[in-house]
Amino acid sequence: MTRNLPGAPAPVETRTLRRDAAHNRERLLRAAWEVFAELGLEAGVEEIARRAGVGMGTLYRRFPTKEALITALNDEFLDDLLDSTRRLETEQPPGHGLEAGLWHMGASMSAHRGCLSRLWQVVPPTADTRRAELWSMVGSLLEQAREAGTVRADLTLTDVYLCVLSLRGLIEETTGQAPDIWRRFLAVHLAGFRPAGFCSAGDPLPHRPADDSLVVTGIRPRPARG
Amino acid sequence: MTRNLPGAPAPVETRTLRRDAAHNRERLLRAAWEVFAELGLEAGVEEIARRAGVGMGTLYRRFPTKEALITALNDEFLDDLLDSTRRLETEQPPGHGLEAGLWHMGASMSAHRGCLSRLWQVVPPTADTRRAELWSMVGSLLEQAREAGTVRADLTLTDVYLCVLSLRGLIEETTGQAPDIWRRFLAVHLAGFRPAGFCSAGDPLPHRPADDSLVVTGIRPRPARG
Amino acid sequence: MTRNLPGAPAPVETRTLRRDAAHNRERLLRAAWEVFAELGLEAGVEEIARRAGVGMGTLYRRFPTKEALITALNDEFLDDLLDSTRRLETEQPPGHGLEAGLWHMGASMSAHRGCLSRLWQVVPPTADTRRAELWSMVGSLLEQAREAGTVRADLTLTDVYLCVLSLRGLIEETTGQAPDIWRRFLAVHLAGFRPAGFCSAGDPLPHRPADDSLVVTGIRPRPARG
Amino acid sequence: MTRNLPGAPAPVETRTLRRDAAHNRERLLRAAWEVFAELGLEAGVEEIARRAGVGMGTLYRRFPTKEALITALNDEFLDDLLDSTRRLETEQPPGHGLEAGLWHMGASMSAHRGCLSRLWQVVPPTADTRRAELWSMVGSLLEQAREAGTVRADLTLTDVYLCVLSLRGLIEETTGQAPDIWRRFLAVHLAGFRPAGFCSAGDPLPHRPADDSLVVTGIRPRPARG
DNA sequence: GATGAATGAGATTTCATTCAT
DNA sequence: AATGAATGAAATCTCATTCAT
Repeated sequence: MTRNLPGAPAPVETRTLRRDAAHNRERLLRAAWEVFAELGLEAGVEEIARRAGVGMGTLYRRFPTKEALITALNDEFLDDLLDSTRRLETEQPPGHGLEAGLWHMGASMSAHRGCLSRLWQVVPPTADTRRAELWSMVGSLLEQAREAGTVRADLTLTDVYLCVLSLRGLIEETTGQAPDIWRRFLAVHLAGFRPAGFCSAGDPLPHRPADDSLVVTGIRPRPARG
Repeated sequence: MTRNLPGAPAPVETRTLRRDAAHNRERLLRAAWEVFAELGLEAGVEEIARRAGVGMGTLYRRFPTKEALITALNDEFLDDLLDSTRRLETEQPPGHGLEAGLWHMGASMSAHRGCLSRLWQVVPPTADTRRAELWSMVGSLLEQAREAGTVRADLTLTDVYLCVLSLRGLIEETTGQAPDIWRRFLAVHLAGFRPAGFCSAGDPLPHRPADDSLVVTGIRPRPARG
Repeated sequence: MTRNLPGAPAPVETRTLRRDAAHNRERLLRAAWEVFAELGLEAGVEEIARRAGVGMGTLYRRFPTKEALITALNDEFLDDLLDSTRRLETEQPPGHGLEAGLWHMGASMSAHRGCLSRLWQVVPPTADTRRAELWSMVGSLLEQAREAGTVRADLTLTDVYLCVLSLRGLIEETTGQAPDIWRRFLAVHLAGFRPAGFCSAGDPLPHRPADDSLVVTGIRPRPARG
Repeated sequence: MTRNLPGAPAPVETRTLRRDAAHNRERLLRAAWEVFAELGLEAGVEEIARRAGVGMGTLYRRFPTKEALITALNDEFLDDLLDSTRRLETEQPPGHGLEAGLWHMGASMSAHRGCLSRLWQVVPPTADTRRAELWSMVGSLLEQAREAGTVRADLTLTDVYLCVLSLRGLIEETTGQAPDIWRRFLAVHLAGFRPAGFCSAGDPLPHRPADDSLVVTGIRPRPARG
């Protein structure tokens, strides 16, 4: 209906409308991120709409379901992660990309606490594409690491996946109280990845916690609504 | 249920009543374990009462809150764990108690999937005692392991705690689809605990997964209620 | 759980509880009847709960869906109709039961305007039993009438059904403004049922309207909410 | 759609615009007819705009209210009916115009199932003119029939109106499953119109249904959206 | 003490209508 | 004049908790 003839400049109005919609979508996603990080996934969607400064109808025009909103958050996260991991792939010395990638994933997840519960879940085929690409990239990094001898020869992609999965849960639990403690965890786990004779295996683990107070304190539950 | 026939003497069955009460408590806990494992923590309390064969009032007489019920589940779990870990402490060759303890914790948590979300959280003082005792025991095991040289010298109790915490999340996510995959994860992580030259560090990791299908499949969300 | 031994008297408490619940159910049905009659089926269920003096939860405990409530109204209506029609069957002179039954149906429906939209629809098997029984009774009445020669020999049960169906719609439309006009309609239609030579076919039609103002006025729409 | 190039002279296309507008109005009415027939009057207006290929704003520019759209449908229907009935008036042998007119009304309504719920209701004065004219014509036909003795002498215009009104409801209910069953109903009702000794009163009723399955099957509810 | 019906605040979702572009 | 995104009130439905019996 508003199709452009070839060669004609893209219509400004259409883009403007879409820009508005995209703007609202952005605000909704940002608000959702905020709210979920503060109150957990049980937070009401109304609060999200309120903080985004839009009506409920707008929220539900963009995301037909609360689930859809959460999925969109995770999709966005996955998109970003995919982009940054792609860049990372080429920048690392051979054999060190895997570890760099895992540190990067940890940092990314840490910056998005509260929205990650659907992460790594089975999703409709379209989203699976990104997931598959990401893990295919990680697979390459693992292969390179194995060839370079920086990780054990019998380390599998599943091992890396389990590492990320446990990291996700750990971050969701601890970020509120000890935002960087996941680093210590990952350092230990990566040590488990390395072959016996690998030089750095005997190095002191980084990110040593100042004390063991977390063990005593435990993890405080996220505040629930109402 | 314990209605008296008219004219019968007043029941002298305080002990019996208490036994009944304890019985109901047991049934409620068992039902809660079942329901949470099947439907997740969002399951309605009515379903639990139904499966326990008691009314809602009884449930709320025993547990003033849904939270209290969940806490009771975790307390019970903690009690069991404390008992079994105490026994374990004395049965292991010196320096190997820590790993044995972690394998044991993993198995215990795996057997209680669905109820563990409040585990290791800050709880009222009474429960804290057990928690403190447990981690004090684990602290001893860690000390022994350090002394025996079976773990790195710079390994802290926090590291062990993080290991257990991540294990808990991993088990909650994966037990439905891959009930034993946590073992592989723990094997890797324990490798990270060991010092560089420790004999078994170069051994092949146990619990190798048959393939990497989990990476592709991902974790399916727990089914929600109707 | 409160099962009685055979021969034991029925427990009073259970009945009392049930009486309460039944009481509320009654009030809900009465309120629903009122509200639907006043505002139409689009009325909100909250108003029904309010008028019944119960909370929303109670309404939804009794009727899991608004649809279920409407169905219950129609079921109740059908039950009553079945009972009264059964009585009627034996009280009429042979050959006149069909007409009496139709006048009775008209009056019943007229007394329940606003709730009848699901009437005569396909419903779950349990309710179908009543429906089937009713129409089987009507079938007998039709047969008797045919035998007595009070209706045309080629009149089918479908014809009677269509009469009732159209009557339902007519009543829903007109009861508000002209509560008895359906009688005139039915008188005409029953004249159409009769054989050519039947004595009363030439009698003047009863229920003659005073004027034709309804044709000019038309049917006013039922007031909508909000 | 009709955007002007910058600098181009102001468009001299008032007629064109009006033609466009009329075109859109047509498409909206056609789409509304379709959608209401499929989904009932509760269908969302968005679906109508979508099928008409126009935006919501256009729909609301043409019809300030959903009600107005429905009224427009009924007006259009009334216009058509008025035209065709005018033609019919002159073509029938004297005394038979009334029945012919009713058959024609039935067929017209049957062809417009889904849009007829506001039909014959009180409407703004403009439409009332048509309504009044139509019923005045029907009044003449009734008068002629009475004079010709093809209907009872005591038959009123209200009787005809009730016939049409009940026919409307019947058609709305049954057209989906038994598109022509209304004919049987009308045949019976017209028999009720006729005087006792009128020749055709003893003829077998036409449109006899093959069986009484509709009584057992009942009327299935129209599928709801979403 | 046990029961399970009642509660009602709050969650998600829909949709006729408005309005910025 | 056309578009379709935004609106927000209101609808249906849920569920942890209370309370009459």
